[in-house]
Amino acid sequence: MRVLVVDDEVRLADALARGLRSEGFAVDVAHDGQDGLHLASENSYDAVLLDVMLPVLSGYRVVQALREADNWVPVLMLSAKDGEHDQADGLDLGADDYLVKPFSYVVLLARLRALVRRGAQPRPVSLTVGDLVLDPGSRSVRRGDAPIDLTTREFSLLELLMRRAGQVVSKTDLLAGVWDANADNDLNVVEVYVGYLRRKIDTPFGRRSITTVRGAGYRLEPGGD
Amino acid sequence: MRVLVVDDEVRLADALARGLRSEGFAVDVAHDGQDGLHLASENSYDAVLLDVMLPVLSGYRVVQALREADNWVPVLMLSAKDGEHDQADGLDLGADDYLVKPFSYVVLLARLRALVRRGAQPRPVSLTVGDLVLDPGSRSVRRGDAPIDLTTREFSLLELLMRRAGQVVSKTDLLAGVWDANADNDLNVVEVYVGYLRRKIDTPFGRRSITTVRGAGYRLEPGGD
DNA sequence: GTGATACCTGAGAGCAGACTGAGGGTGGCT
DNA sequence: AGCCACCCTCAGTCTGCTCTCAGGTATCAC
Repeated sequence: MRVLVVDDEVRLADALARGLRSEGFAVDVAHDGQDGLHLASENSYDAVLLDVMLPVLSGYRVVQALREADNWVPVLMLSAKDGEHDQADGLDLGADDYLVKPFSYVVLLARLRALVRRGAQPRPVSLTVGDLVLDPGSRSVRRGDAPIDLTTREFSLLELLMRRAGQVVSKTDLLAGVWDANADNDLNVVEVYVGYLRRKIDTPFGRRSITTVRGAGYRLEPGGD
Repeated sequence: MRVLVVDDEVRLADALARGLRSEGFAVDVAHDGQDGLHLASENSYDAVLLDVMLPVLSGYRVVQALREADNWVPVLMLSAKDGEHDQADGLDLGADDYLVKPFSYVVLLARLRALVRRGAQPRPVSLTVGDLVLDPGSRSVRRGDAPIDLTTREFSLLELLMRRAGQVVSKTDLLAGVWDANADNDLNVVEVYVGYLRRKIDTPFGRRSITTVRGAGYRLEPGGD
């Protein structure tokens, strides 16, 4: 049973590692998101304990990246925050379970064992925001019953916005997430594609689900309108 | 939980039986296809582990016979061969899952548990998508009442698309699934064969059931049009 | 109001992905 | 050997997606 622990609080991470090793797990440790993602991608773990607040790359992003790479290792998210939304966000992004700090070690162990037992579960997620439905498997999008035809770029863009529905996503983030890491792209291309999206998912339905937040980015309204 | 193990390698069969018994299963063992079929028919098991290469009656034939007798006990096929086609053949004939020897015992156990949990699933041996019907057994294809003549390659391609109907299948996946795992093939061959297929299953009927999803792959429309 | 900034959008060039027709190679059959 | 069906490669064509650019419009500060 191999487990990866990703947490920037070194003392906590070490304590966890020690504890888990004494339970018979083989434990690797990373202290930032980038290292964590790298290790998780390169190795085959039975579970990953992942802090949300991480340097370089947040826990959310790590899970997201893993899932996008079709890596369905069970992920147990750890977070200092306890807002309802954080939990929902974490699970939305593909985490399998969620634990709020401070947590009891016994509880952690129980949840971890449950995760490992359940194993990796490729899930056919379809994202739903209001009456918008996006299914990555069939690469299809619907508003209610009306199918919507999107190009690859438009699809990726909408997917990212839906994964972060209700949150403001900066143009830089969108560029990094939808376009390749090559930052040599003009931010204007994001504006252009948000325009295309609006014309396909909003205008025909008299909606306005993608809000511009001047100076900050765009937000997909959770209500769907 | 009753399980039947059918394998002519006595040592393997015994090892499996011992292991499964220690997990709490009640295990019966048969060493050839005829015995296996007989036991499976007479008793009500929760799952059958079935080797492909068997004396007297091959594993394929056993499954086939069981299904024809309307016996839908979950069957996990074990095989020493690992060609893509063997796998497809096994599943075609009505096996529920497939494992290539040598396999890890842990994996076997996990798959077996999953099968038992799912239970017996009556299903027709032929694939149907809209008015397209493909019968792997007789290697025949029909659109409605009109029989369609396909070459081997075209048949495998359509079969894979039908198994994933509604989902987008990438050209890489198609290449890996229909052509051999040898990746030295050009992806263009997939495009060519999709073209051939369209000319046989769509054009004559004025349909368009294979959709191109630019940059992603192809999708066989579940509606059949 | 005026200017500055941020965002939107129409037009069009460029290009990559997909389609298709032609043809060579291979293996089975007569 | 000759024929045929099938498999695959190649190159040319075409479609329509992507992105840039430039000018227009909304929003904000003063």
